[in-house]
Amino acid sequence: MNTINLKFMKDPFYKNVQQQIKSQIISGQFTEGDLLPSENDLADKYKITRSTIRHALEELVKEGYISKRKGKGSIVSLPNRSLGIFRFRNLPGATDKLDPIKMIFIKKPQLGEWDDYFFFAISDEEKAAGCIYFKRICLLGDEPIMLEYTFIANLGIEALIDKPFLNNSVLDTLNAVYLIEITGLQQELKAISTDKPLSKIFNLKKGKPLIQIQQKFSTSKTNLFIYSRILYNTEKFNISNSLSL
Amino acid sequence: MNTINLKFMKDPFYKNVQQQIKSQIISGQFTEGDLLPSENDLADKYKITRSTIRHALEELVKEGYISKRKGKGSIVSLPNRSLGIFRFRNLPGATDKLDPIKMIFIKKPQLGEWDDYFFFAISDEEKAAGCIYFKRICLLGDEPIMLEYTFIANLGIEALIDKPFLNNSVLDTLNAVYLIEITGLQQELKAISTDKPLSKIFNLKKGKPLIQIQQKFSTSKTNLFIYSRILYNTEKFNISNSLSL
DNA sequence: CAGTGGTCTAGACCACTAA
DNA sequence: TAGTGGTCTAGACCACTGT
Repeated sequence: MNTINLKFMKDPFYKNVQQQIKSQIISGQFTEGDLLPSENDLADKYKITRSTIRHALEELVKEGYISKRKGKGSIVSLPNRSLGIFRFRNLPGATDKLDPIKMIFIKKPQLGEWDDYFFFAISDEEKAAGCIYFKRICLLGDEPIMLEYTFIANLGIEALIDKPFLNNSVLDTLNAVYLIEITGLQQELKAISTDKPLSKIFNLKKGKPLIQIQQKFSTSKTNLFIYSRILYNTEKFNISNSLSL
Repeated sequence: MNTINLKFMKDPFYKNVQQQIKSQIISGQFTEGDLLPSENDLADKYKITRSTIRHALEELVKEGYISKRKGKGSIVSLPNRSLGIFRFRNLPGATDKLDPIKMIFIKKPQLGEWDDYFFFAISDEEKAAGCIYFKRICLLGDEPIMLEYTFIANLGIEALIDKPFLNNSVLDTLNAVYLIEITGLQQELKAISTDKPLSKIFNLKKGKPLIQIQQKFSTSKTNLFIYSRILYNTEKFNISNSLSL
């Protein structure tokens, strides 16, 4: 059974299933708190054994798309999907009601040249391809909390310029449009002082401390990387994350 | 086969194997770059199937103790074991030779009371048990880079006070002495300014930005948590980490 | 080439959850 | 009690590494 010629399928079964379920979650067919079909049902549906289904689900657990409860099922969970992009948590004393988070473009996605002094070393191929970049701020209520610069080599991903982002996320958009997955992340943290231009953007006194995170995401598309530089104002809000093993 | 009464064994087979191999790595019987025995050999040795061995090894991969290469084997890897405690990387321009890292106690492990305003909410049980705490700085060359406060409720872990730490790590020590494992981590990042006492410790001007990370580790021992507050001087050194999926 | 890890099947019994 | 995820067995074939 299932002797479909494996040589012509680049991906193993479990990756296919993983990708299909992930797409259904990203596109909203399953939302937070929903139960996936049981492992036995999924095995019937995809006509593979439960072990292989379990392998797929386990990958989704690693990526944070689902969690599991014995006797209950697989529970869809949206948060922490963004792989190391830290999320906010209110400081005690700060607004306790969860203000809506708004992402606003300061510079819309466009094609241009790479900076001469870019914060990560880029390849000649990336340099030649030119750079799709944009700049956004994140508002919590009316307060600017985060400033984000994103840079990606223009290696066959022009759709980023026209299409609106899925879930406000480049990563989700690349996944939905090109099936590009994130395979790794390298990031550097640093504390810096607010300078004059930043002080305007954050409405913050010069000299106040900020957190800077520079990230380089690796993707399943060879030689395609996503770079971002993020500045956080942590005066009123912490950056928090949690892991479980 | 392997019908040893499961009811009397709290842990599944794969956890046992996982723990045994992990101990051998922590205690130095395997060191960085070594190859573990092959999955078939391990299966023979522990008298369980290869699938179960693979489950154990996979957990060790998740924890960062090993990595795998198809056709080669399972490779022991020490780094990144510390689960979200970010590690250093030299900034370009800073000393390129890797200076040795020294951990020095400013306050040796001792038993005391909890602070009234502790940075995480603690349970009554923890409060009643009292607090084992200590304070260390981390020197890179002669430069103070990190200041670390650690707090743990005294719930049957007195050995921490007498014994020297294994690998300079509370986590490794708890694992080796009490078989306590880390099951999760919650952490909060913030940028703060250097005040007077910190300026002495870090030999840094007042007002310079620092990174503060407050952590709460969950463990396999119920109600036992490990708290730490860490301050980093990132003027000359980044905090860097990397993940792969 | 022999040996390794990667994938997969087709079963089985268990502990847990919720009705 | 029926259904779920958790563990485990005993096989099989594959792609990849090194000699």
